[in-house]
Amino acid sequence: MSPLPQASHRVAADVVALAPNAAGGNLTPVVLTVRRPRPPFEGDWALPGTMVRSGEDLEAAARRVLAAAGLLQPRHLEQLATFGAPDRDPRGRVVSVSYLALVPQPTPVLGAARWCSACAPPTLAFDHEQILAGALQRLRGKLSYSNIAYGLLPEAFTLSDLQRIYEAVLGGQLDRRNFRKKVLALDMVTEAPGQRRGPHRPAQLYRFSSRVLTVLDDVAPPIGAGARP
Amino acid sequence: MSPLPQASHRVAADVVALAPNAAGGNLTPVVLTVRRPRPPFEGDWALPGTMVRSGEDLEAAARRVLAAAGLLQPRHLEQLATFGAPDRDPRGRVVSVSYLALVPQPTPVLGAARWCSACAPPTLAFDHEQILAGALQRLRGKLSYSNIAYGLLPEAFTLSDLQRIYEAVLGGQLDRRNFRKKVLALDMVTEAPGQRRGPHRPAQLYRFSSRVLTVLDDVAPPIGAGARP
DNA sequence: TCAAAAGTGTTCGCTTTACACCCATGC
DNA sequence: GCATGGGTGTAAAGCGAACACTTTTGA
Repeated sequence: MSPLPQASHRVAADVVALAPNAAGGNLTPVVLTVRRPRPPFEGDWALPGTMVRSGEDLEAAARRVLAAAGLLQPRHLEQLATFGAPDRDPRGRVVSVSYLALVPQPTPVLGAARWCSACAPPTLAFDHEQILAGALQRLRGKLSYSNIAYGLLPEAFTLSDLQRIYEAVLGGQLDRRNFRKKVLALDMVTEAPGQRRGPHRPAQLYRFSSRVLTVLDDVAPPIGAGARP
Repeated sequence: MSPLPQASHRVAADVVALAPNAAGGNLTPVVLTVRRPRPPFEGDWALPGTMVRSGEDLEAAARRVLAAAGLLQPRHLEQLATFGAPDRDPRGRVVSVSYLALVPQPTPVLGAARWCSACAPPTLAFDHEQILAGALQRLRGKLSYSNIAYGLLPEAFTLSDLQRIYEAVLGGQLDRRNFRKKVLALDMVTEAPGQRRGPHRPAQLYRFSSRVLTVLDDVAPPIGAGARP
């Protein structure tokens, strides 16, 4: 085992934590940001992040970032992309591995962290606006062909809750009857015991049929559909 | 600008370079591998890779890896995932950023590099089998909803060439008439001047309508289709 | 003349889409 | 009783899937 002579780099984990925000009538996605206490970009907003420690797994570093902001146990966490432009951090070379975290509510957070609009965010430090844009694009894509919405909902929810998530993230209105038919036909969700009551007819509760990320087959037939061995 | 006190890590760029291989009648995908000249895994096959130099962009490092193997100018290069398990390299911490490169032919390569079957590869060093599997999965996915096949074809090609790429990567047979209808309807390809001749009726040449990665809209209606602002 | 691949249209079934009314509850 | 959101079916259009024969060339 020879040592490795090559250059070494600092490696950061930056997290795009998203939640649906119910305030203000209609649902909008919000992202967790922190105000930078020090230069560079002192006073600006940035995605929460940290340097990866020696011997620490990348995903573990991302979880540590979330825990520091008060978010234990995100419902979903996946790696996004890695950003390594040599000049992306004015202090010197930092390679940033970005993660997407989903939680069902913008729960109160610790320290300098705040939730702010993910679609119209403030100016963010470094290349964090690019990272956020990539996260939203990934989420929109996966909503279309997977059950990733489980990350943005509590254990039990109504079909209208689910539809509002889709509408908030995709940006648009969906037909209620067609939406219900589709998610039920896909077996994405299953009836759960209980209803939610309110000043209206009670709504049936559902849960996700699978609690882990699942690519829904038969979502739609793409170019190579029908390929058979 | 304060210095950053945190741990530093070696960062590697590993490349999954894929090409279609026409030898043996039917087309199969092949991947570029190198035999490791030194421990660890001495004598084993591995994906070509290198340590990222100080001040070097991640993608530039990937291109340098390709150039060292004799592949200048891949037709497509994109980042895959980043692997950072603390024990993935027995020599110590190495964070690996993996890339997918596509070229239209398994051209002769330099040094210890060889093309070998991507679907039934030899045992690979480190976690490179996992990286290769991820690359193939990414490629299969993107074939379905993008024009990424341009990376595996020369400038001009016949529709049968294109279909053979799809069949080789997806693993299965496609109906010729339906396939032609689809790719033409999607405007993925455009007629090019000239035909290819052979011991059969001449075949019209085509080129890709766009030479950069393009997500084809209207490929298929997924869950959130019909979302309108 | 033969082999080999290119080129071409139609039918059937399913999925998607568009669309409007009644229901159950809390206040 | 009224406001609020929940729940449901049908008809039309578009898309995907299946399928067979003729054409052109080189040898």
